[in-house]
Amino acid sequence: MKANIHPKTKEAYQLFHAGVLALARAEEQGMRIDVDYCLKAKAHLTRKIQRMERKLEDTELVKVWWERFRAGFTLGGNDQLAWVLYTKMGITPPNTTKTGKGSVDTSTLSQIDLPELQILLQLRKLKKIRDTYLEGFLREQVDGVIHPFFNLNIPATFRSSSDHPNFQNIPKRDKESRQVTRQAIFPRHGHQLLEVDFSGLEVSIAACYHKDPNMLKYLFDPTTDMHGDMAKQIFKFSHFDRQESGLKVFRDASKNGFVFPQFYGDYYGNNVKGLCTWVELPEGRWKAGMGLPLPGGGTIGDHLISKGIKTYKQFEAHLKLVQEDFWGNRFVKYYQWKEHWYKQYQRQGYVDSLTGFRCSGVMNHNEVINYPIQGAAFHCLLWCFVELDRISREQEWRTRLVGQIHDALILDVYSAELEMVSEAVSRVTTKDLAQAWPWIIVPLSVGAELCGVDCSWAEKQSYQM
DNA sequence: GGAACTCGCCAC
DNA sequence: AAACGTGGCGAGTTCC
Repeated sequence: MKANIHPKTKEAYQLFHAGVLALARAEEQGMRIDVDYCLKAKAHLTRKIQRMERKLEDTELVKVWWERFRAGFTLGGNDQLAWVLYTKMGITPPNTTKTGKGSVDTSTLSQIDLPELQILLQLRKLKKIRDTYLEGFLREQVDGVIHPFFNLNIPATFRSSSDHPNFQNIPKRDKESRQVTRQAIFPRHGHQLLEVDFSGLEVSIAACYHKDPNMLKYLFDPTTDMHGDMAKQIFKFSHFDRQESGLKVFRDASKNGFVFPQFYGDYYGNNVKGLCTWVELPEGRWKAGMGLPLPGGGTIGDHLISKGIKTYKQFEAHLKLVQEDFWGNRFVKYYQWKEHWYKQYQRQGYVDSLTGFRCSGVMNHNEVINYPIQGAAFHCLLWCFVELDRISREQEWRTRLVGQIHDALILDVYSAELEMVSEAVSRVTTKDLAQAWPWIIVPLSVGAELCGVDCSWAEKQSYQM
């Protein structure tokens, strides 16, 4: 709302003009939904939800709740829940919302030692699957096909958004949520779904702006591993082997709990919480045996204690040093670029993205840094979308582009065309794009996942293009 | 009876 | 000095 972004160059305008048309063709195509499955899964979830609600009836929490609210009692009422927990039962809220009330979100409730809250969280999850996703598909389907919209006129960053239904937030991380929702989505008969996503796209596009030499080394040299190096430093490992499967969770923790938040403008004080949740270490003083197990025996808690980090507070102090090293030594030029970029905004009142969009208006520091990166990264995907749409029509493919998730393309592939389509997608994303836009100075690579013929989106397997 | 709001939670 | 960027959408609530 604050920022004002518009295409500054003719190329930027043309990209969006062509983009809207290509996305409209994908919207018209749509994706097949198994309506019968949705109805059955919905009924099954409803029975499961009712059973769990009955189980909750006998608990202390809900008895107190019912006593107080009677007529207006509702299990989904977060204000009611907060009153019962924090006013009536006298529990100190572990977190507050931004308006100052006691939080009742997942991470907060998980910290409270009350078994019925686990049932409540499970209920929330099942209702989310049923009411947001399955209901959404059923509501929006026409003759068994949904037509998700992809908007270019909404995000302040000149990314895209999706609605009716939103195709860009279907569950992926939680196993049950992923399985139940994605099982509803199918290709056309005799076809298979193919998803192709850029690896680390925003990190690569950021590097095209700041050109930090250490970051460029990570991006050019496949024997290096930024997230492995950061995991090593954050958790004080003497070495880090990416092939060791037991260490993957620590690499993920460092990537999602420190590196990415830092890139978005977060600071160490917030990172401690995320990292500790990830590796299951509590606030306060740590004891032997706490935290996730390590492949060589013992736990991450034991390991950190042996390195002199015995409390949450000491870990926070360590992360402060990691952050100082991150911006002060590891990625100095990136840091200098951020400062320069913000000063430039203060001087001119705008910044221009590498793709020709001008961001002006009132923006804070993080927005000034993030918008041009986030936007340009998506524009890479959009350029490929437009180009593949053009090729598919020119060559009269039976395969269709059906959607897009910021850095990923989703295609409904006619099986006999699979090899040809893979080659075209590979060429456009890893060669043609960089040729069209010389400012792309780092190699861009893609990964792919493929579902079997006539199989749902839940069955995707990694696929070598 | 609908608009606008908060909160929670899904994705990148 | 301060401190996580972009969305959609459901439930529940409050206001008009």
